[in-house]
Amino acid sequence: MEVTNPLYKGQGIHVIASIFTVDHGVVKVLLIKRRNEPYKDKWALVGGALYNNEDLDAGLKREIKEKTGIENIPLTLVDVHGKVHRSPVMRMVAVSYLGVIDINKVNLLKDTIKTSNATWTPLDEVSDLAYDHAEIIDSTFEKLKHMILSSNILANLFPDGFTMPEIQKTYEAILGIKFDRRNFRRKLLSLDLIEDTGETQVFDGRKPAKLYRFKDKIDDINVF
Amino acid sequence: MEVTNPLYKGQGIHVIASIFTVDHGVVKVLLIKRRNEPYKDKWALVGGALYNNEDLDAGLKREIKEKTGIENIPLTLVDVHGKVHRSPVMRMVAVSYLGVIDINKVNLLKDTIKTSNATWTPLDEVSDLAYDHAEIIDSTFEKLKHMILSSNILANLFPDGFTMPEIQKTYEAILGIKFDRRNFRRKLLSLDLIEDTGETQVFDGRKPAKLYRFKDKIDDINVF
DNA sequence: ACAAAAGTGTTGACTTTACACCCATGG
DNA sequence: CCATGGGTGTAAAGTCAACACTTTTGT
Repeated sequence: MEVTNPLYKGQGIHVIASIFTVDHGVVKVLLIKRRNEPYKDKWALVGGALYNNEDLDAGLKREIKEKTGIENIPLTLVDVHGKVHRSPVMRMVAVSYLGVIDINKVNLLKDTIKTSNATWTPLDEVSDLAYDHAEIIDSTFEKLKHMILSSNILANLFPDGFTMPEIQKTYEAILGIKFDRRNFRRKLLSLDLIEDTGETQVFDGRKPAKLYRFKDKIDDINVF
Repeated sequence: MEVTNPLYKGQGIHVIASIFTVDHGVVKVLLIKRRNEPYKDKWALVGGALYNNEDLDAGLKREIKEKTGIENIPLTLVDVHGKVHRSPVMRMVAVSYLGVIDINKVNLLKDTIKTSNATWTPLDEVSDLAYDHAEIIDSTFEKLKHMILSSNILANLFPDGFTMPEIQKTYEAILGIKFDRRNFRRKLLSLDLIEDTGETQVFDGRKPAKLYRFKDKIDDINVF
């Protein structure tokens, strides 16, 4: 079969990743600077056009690796952005994903053929992005806020485990709320997302704190 | 600018709607029978290929109207399905949506140029669908289960309001759980999704029951 | 008056919140 | 041996689940 209707021609798919980290209590998102048109010299999220012979997640991983050097990062589907004129070149529908990574465990490629200056940018300093990437970051960050309460998405931010005071700072940074130290511990444990490693580690104080890790599998809980 | 790389050619977007109803305590999904290749004579979800000059929601509404006659139905983005060979014709990425409608408030077109037999099919009788539509129904129905607890998505199932016993049956059908009548009422009211209309209506018993409706806007609630 | 189903109230069990208190360590 | 921050305990307030009771209607 062949497709002839011109209304079906000239369409493509963008795969786009909002990759977040929390660095000393500040939420940051990974941006790159574009070297080419369209939006030359603008900041943008990591991503690009999908090849017609690769799956969505394969294309996304290829783009992330090409433009930042990052590999092996779990990604979650978040949203789709498809306004007719969101790309000036041709009709592109963007599929957006969410990822989280430990800023210290990754060596960013500073420059590639198509991009330069891969940079962790604090969320409140993000401005003037290419395409509709500002919108995409917004919806992805909202998704992150929800997901940290019901999934192990932060596991990749703490590949070697974490202490309670440490993870509390992270939750506070992402949600923008302060918690009571003692009740936070109980709440997080009750969510059934983490487990005790049996080890301890010094974080901020002098007394070594228990080391926890996120569980591999998280079960859904029922609201009713 | 022109796109020349063959890896970017021959791609398209499907927009697909899983439209649910609850009919006498049975959850049903709207299926149509395909008249043309590919998947001729197979049952399928409502949807089709997006034109390159229309927004996603416009294309979806056009497809729904063309193939079923249904108009003015709110739709929520659910998922994206993009395996390379999910369509035998060309590379198609499917964007899937969720909708709910009152079976009594709609006149289905039984036959169109491309389809025939638009039919409400009970969920447990669905089998042997075109494309990856079985998978799409699964993920969409899961989304529905979650959404009825935190949104007004069922509003369209009860355009004229509903009584407590009536909506309880609906929740029980969708979630597959029975509830205590008295606690269900309190729970649903506490979710802050519905409001009293001041009217009453006879449902099953003799005593007229209070008539409620879903609120127009629902605010997010915080888990912490 | 009675049956049937809607609507309200109550009690005990469990959770959550807001704290006080104890513990381990480095200086 | 004390300052600092981690870890545990507890009482009051709030929420939830199970069930009894009251109200409204048609026959």
